[in-house]
Amino acid sequence: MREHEGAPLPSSFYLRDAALVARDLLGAVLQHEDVAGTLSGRIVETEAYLGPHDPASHSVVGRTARTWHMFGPPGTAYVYFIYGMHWCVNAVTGAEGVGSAVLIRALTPLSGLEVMRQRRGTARRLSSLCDGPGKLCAALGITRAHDGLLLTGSSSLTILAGTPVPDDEVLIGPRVGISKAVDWPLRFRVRSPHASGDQRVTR
DNA sequence: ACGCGGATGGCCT
DNA sequence: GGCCATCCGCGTA
Repeated sequence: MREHEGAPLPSSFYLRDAALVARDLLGAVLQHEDVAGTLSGRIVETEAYLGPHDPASHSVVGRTARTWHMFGPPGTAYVYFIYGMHWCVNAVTGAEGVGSAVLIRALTPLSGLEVMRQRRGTARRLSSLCDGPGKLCAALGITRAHDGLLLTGSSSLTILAGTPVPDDEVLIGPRVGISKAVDWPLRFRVRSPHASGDQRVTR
């Protein structure tokens, strides 16, 4: 069941403003070639982090060991550890050295549902497998091992072109979970994911 | 349906 | 020492 897979999105896709990339990543497919099999999902929620001038961005602190790959070339995976328990994955945008990225916040599961369910615990609804940045990394097995990999097709973690989402299906609002620049409208989500059973992307 | 707080660890002041 | 780009379970309604 990989009917939505296309070619990997190229570096040029990411070499743009983070807000544009965040908008256009809706509908694309995040795919991990895991030892347990191919795990993938359609991106239905993203947030843009613009760079050191964005008070909510990790890149405000400059290029430290943690934020190192956020300053990498466009199309790099920036994976960080948060709250002592969770991993979150970003796609780096803009030119190398800029420090902007798009956080992937939710997926509609496409492939590898059994493995995802095992990793996310028993008796969970399909819609709760990947509806959060920490949840989707747990489901797809994304960890520090993926920090700095290229998402453009040369590694086990790739973003593939998918079904484009028309403007009237895109909701834009403030980012969540932050304490600075709380009203900047940089969160993008799909109003109605066409994969069945996935209401409630409201997070 | 909500709101709240505990878990848990790396990193910066 | 305190702050996190979070998640889950438990409380009250």
